[in-house]
Amino acid sequence: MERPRIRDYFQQDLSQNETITHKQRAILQASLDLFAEKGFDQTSTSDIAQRAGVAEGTVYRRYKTKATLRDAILAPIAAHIVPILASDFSEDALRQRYPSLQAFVTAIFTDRVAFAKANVKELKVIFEMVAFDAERREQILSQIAPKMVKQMGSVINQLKADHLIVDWPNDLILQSLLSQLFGYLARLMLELPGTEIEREQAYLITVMTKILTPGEHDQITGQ
Amino acid sequence: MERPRIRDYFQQDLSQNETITHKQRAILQASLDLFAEKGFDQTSTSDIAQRAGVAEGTVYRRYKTKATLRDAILAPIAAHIVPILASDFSEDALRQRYPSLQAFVTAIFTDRVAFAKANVKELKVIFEMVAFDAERREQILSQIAPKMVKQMGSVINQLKADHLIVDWPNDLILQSLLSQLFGYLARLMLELPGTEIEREQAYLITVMTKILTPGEHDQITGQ
DNA sequence: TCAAAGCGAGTGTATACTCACTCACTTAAT
DNA sequence: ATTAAGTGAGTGAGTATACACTCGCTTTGA
Repeated sequence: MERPRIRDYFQQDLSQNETITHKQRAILQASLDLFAEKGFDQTSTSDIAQRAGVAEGTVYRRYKTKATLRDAILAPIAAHIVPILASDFSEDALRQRYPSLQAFVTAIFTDRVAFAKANVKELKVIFEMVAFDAERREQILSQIAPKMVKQMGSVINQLKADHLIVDWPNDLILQSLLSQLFGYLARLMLELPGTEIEREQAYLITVMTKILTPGEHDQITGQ
Repeated sequence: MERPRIRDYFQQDLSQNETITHKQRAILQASLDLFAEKGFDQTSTSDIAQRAGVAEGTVYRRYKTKATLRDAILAPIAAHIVPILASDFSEDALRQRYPSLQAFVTAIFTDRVAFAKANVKELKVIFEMVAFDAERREQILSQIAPKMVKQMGSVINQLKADHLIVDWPNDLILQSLLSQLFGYLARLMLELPGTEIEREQAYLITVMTKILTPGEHDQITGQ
């Protein structure tokens, strides 16, 4: 099932209030492309104007500052990321138990991987922004993390009760899941060579299922 | 077999390079700190001078350009990263088989995690540099990747022959290992909250050992 | 006393942002 | 139907500023 691209939201979202012109659309697209290619700081507003086939003044007609322009690009993601993160963990979904571990892992990854794949550029821009802005990072985290921990936590506890998942502390389970996702994101964003991206999803699910399947040697071997 | 710590390399390196003045050391330190905090582009040379308690001209006495300064910071890492990546996979190490999977995983992670922990700031600077410079990224990758694939490959094949490791294609095994490392790096660099960093190493080893232990349900579940 | 290290005011340039203006188009009055 | 008035997206030369880098001078230390 196809998840809509954030870019497709551009028209809908922005035109709800005001009609967006062809040129303004071009500006958004050029900005996204350039920010993802060269980074925010390395992209000048005249670069953007040139790539969009527009005068520099036109960029500033709608967007007061360069940062505003970036925010405008990321707004659709911000608006849609919470439901996506929370999907499969709505009250409805929680009420029906997962019949197997693999069903759980599949449910977790399928949409999120599709989302990431469809929005690599946006993710790259977000990552750059957040990497060197501790305040914004914490702000974002404080909105998303507790929600995630709580919702995932209850699902994991359910699976534990059914003896379908390894008996590790929830935070370790979450860390494993997120690490795997991060590794995947890094490969996407950096265009690292490796397995064809199409097999990725199957790989992720296989590996995660294996990690989380309960077994005999599951003590954490620390020192 | 004892391996020298990365930290020791550093001390040697910075002090063995020609006599470096106290102020020049301060400049390097301030640059590293600021680049890691705010990013390269967002750090001005006057920021650096100020943080180092030095006039701006002093920065340029030794370093011709701002980029040169960054290179000077990364030089020690560049000089030592290859041996570190390749360690445990020298001819000597290859000749003695790993007695168990956990020995292998431990060998892989121990020093690398220590290295990452000791050089978070440098890694952050490298990551920023490489994230938006595809050319440099490929250049670096083309130096390291084949070496890694070859050396790890032969170790993995050995483990496979001894039935000590899951029978997955080597690239998937490598991807799992690297994903786990990347997730760890991300947590370090972004200072994400979570388990105390001290338990990390034990966690990584536990999880990776579990992933790679051969078992019954090891087919890759495609779609 | 000399060379190296340090200094900081000064310079050129890149670039984020402004503003007075154009022009295609719509509305409205005759 | 014709013309006048109004509108606002689009323009690009222009401005202010920040910043990388320079250079002639001063301080330090051997």
